[in-house]
Amino acid sequence: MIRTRFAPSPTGYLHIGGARTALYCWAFAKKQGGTFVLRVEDTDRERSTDASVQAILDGMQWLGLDYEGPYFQMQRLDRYRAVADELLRSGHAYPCYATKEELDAMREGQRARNEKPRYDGRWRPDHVQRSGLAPPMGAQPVIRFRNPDAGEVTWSDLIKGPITIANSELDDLVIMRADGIPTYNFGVVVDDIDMEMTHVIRGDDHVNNTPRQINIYHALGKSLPLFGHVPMILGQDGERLSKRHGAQGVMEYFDEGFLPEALVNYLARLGWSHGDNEKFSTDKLIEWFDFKHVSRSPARFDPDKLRWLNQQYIKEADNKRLAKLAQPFLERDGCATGQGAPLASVVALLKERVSTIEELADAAVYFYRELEPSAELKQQHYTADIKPALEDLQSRLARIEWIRAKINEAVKGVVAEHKLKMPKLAMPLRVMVTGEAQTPSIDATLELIGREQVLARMAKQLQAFPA
RNA sequence: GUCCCUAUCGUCUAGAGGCCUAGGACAUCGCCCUUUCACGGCGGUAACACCGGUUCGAAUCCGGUUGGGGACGCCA
Repeated sequence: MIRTRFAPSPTGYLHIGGARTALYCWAFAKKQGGTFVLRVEDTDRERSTDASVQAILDGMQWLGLDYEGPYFQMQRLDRYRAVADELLRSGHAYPCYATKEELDAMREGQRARNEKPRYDGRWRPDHVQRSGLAPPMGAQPVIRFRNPDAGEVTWSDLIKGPITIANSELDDLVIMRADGIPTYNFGVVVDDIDMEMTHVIRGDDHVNNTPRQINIYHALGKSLPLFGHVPMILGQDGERLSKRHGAQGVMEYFDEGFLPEALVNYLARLGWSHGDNEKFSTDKLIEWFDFKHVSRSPARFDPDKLRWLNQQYIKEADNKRLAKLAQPFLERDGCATGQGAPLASVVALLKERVSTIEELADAAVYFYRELEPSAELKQQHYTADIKPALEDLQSRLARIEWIRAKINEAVKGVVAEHKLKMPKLAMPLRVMVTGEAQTPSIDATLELIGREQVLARMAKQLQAFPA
């Protein structure tokens, strides 16, 4: 039975990178008919917050990633203590009394000598015996894992292939703090063993932790899960993703009007591929997902492509659903969507022209509220020669049956009567009624805005025409 | 600095020795459609980092160089 997990630390929102890793784990488990587990690694008491836990849960839910759990490491402290004791008894771990200041000084010296900073093993039992070093009175020690000195650790990474790291590169890592809370590398191993993980899929930044963890598995006499390290996501400039690259938290994409299926599709496709397929459903992702096609090098996040995908999904999304999503944006813009044109109809008219729900809402404003055209637009389209035609149209619109076909008929009638070209009449009309130069076709737009509003806006704007 | 990983169009990628005069998508440019703007359709520009091997043959295998990313915490 396949079991995978996503193990974020609740020190912020659910990240784009983390979300993609979670998505891959989830898709793989689903494909194999296995289980996907969510485990919150909250052992950093300084930085972990309940708000972050909630943000992660919200993000997972929005993306549609269901899971077993969540489990919390802080609720498993007894278990880590027990395993640490086991390691102590078997001689695979030992207490260390080195102070933070002492260790900082040690590393500083090593860096100054161009050496790799690492714990020098000063409290290793054999060293203590030789040097006669005695534990300071009353000090609570941390527990360090006694890493093997010689040999090397090799594993076949699900994504990167064989990776080998020499034990001589590794030092004795702290596994338990003085207060009895485990550190990352230890908590992970204990949990992955207890939770019977078969595949440990995580970010590239953990490659260097893997040999340390493998050594702990060995010391515990446990068999290894399979490891897979997915590359990082970089900003457009190739730098590590940070605030200046814009939205990073998954829910920020919700706030900006992205559809979860678009984000999922984009994230799935960023760093993984299935031939030439660009747009595919989550079901297809599950059906197709494999580690073989996960790329081995970091990928840059491309907002343009995400927007394009979002547009594709918006175009085919249900109008009622889109209306519901757009409504909060419209209300924020001071539009009462309860009156006037049904929002779903407005959405139907606009959805092919926008990339986000936010843009959809922005484009819908003039259906609910009068917008004053800019001075530039008036200057460009409000000309004296066209005024008679507009007045003619005004009176025709007052008489006809208010449906798109008849409105179209009226507009075309005026164009013919006054020997005009269509844009010559349509553009000023568009600007007068919507305040904008770019809208869907004018007859459909007028129909939805409604006769009363159209005539009122025309009458008002006609006064702004030159004489 | 040391160690690990990595390298195809601007970006995401297809490609697992001959199917490649390197394919798709985003972006970009042009044309068409058009009642504006979009959508859509058609077409164009654009890449195997470099140097050596292996092979009849290399984008694909090996080595090196260079570039990029990551790690080096009582953070995860």
